[in-house]
Amino acid sequence: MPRATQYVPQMGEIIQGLLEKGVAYQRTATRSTSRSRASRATGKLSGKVLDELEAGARVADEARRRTPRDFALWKSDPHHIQQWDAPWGRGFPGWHIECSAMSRTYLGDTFDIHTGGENNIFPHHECEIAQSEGFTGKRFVNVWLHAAHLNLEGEKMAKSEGNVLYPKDLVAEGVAPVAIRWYLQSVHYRQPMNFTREALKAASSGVERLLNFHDSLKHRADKGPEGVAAVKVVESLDEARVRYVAALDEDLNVAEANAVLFDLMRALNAMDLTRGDAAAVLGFLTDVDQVLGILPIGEESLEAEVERKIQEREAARRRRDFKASDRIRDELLAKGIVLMDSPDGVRWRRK
RNA sequence: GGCGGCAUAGCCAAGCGGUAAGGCGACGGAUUGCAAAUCCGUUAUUCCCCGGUUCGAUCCCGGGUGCCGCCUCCA
Repeated sequence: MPRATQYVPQMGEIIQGLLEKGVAYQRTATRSTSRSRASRATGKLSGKVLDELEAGARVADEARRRTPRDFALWKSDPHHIQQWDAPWGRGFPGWHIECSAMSRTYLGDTFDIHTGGENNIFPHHECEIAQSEGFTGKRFVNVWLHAAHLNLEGEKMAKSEGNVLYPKDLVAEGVAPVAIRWYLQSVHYRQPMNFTREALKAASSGVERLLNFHDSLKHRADKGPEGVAAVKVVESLDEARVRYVAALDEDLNVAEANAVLFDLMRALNAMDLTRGDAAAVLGFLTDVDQVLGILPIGEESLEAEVERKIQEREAARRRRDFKASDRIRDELLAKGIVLMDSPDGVRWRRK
């Protein structure tokens, strides 16, 4: 994680370059203040009409800049905690310059994707464009992904109003982290998301199904009927892959991509998969999980005692002593272990 | 006041001119020793409202209403 304060020299390089190009200027007229400003390139993202912006009343220090659209690259305020020496006076970096400096350091003059909250479109991101493009003469960013905000139960999520919720609190309540992840990614990034318990619960059920599907595939790949991957299955996977990628290519249409997964799951669940089929599907899911990151990492294991109980129950079932087998099942359920009988033998998972 | 975004079933959510994906929930079936899991079926005739364009609009245009963001020194 780069820290802004460690890139002051790189910021200085940009500021110097902008001054030399005449894109920025220094102000020394107002008291001891010395400022450099670059004119904003703008309206590029926000679509704001600059002349109208000038009419806006909230420009307090108009005297210091030539036009309201200008912004400070370097500021001077003896009372500020952070101070650096610079050719244009002792002071500290302006608002936006650190982003240009840091991104340039690591990603170069031009990079592909810049994300951020929609509240940063103006002025922050437009200032970044102005600085970076003014300095390099090249296109700064190819694609901007501006995420809409998160609301909580219909209210704006705001610390100042106490309307906040932290993932760690949800986890403490017993919500599975993967459910939170799935829920958050299920809404398109440009769509404002209203976080509700009800929707979280729904998302939780959905991802649970997906995880259960994955689990059953592993079981199948191991203990299911012998056989190689059927053409029908392979074709389904190929089709799903194409649709999945196409959905994400379309401005990250995650909802569409998720629908592909559910469609596929339903189709495959209706088939009697062999070990080869299951292995092929698992391969597909592993690929998809590079996007989702929801599949469990590593194998889960059972305590020896639970393992023994399961064997015990199997024995009871074989002699059709359902009373005993059900008792063991309930016992394990109370411990959070769910047992599922299948033609390939019993399967378990943690609740 | 200005600029931008959004408004789809009980809930969440795709769709971008050809007559409404998917998920959750609910209800009814199938399967199961009983469950769990799974499958099948049902669940939107004003897609916020009013006009317009079009053979045809949830999708385009105009006008409303509501919600969100921004309109500068916090990045």
